[in-house]
Amino acid sequence: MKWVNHESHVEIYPPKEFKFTECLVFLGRSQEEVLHRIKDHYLYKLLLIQEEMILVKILEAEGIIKVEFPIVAPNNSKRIQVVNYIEEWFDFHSDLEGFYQMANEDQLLKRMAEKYYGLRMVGIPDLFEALTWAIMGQQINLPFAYLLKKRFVESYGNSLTFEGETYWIYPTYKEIAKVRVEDLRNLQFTTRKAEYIIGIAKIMVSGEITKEKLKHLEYHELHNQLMKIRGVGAWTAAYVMMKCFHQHSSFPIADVGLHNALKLQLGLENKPRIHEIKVMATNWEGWQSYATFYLWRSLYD
DNA sequence: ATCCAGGAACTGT
DNA sequence: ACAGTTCATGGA
Repeated sequence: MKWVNHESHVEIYPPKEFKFTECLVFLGRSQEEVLHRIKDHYLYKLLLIQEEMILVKILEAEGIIKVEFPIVAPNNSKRIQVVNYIEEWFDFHSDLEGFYQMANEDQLLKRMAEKYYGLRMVGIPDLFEALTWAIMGQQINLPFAYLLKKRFVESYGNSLTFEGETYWIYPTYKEIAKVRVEDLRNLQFTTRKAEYIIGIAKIMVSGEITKEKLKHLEYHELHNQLMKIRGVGAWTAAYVMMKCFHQHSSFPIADVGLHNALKLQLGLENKPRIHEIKVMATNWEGWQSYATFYLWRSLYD
């Protein structure tokens, strides 16, 4: 991926089929989001790079992504990691030509592919965050899931305040490995969720699970390895594979949001059944995650 | 009150 | 393998 280093900022040349504003719509879907802030088409996020907190301000100007550093401009080795994070966050390494070709031939996806053209899978590069955020969202309504995340982040994450706004970094597994189930219970996590999350923190501290080890695995093997983790079922594994590992074939087919989007898009009386979704999705082969993501996006219109 | 939320583990067959 | 049950809380 091409990017240019300037004294005060960095420029990233995004791939084809990318619209920053479309991604901002998705990022702005919850008012309770604490891990980034959108203000006047600027996207702010606090990153932890080599033990240093770096606030980045991201904007698009003439098709180029500019990354500014409002507080302190980091050195070059840190800038490389900032760029890597942003490229992964917006799935810059994927070629979406195949997806749009497929979607153009698909009755259901055609309209959304045109409407949200340029939307890329907004990912969660950090594996601990991807896994535990998915677990927080299991079997509860989304607003409450965001509330849990907010409490979790504000209790155990690091923060920095700049010009009156506070920016947060997701808690590290190192920190959460020391937390007790009872502590998370006080934040209104269920006992199960507290156990799952702390359990994952511990196996990440031990090095048993790392993104490095998992990212080279092939689709099915990755799915199997994720499913071995307590608290991670088929839905969570699929969610993490699409949001953290950029697996385009990943398909959380049992997802309630997906069902609601399909019901709405197709004008159905009831939510579709799994076997019906399988039929609809036969053409999506290889791009199920993007199909799902665009359907999720359709819920925020 | 009753049902449903971006499910998963556990239990019994 | 598969279905039914339990977990727990907020919102409609």
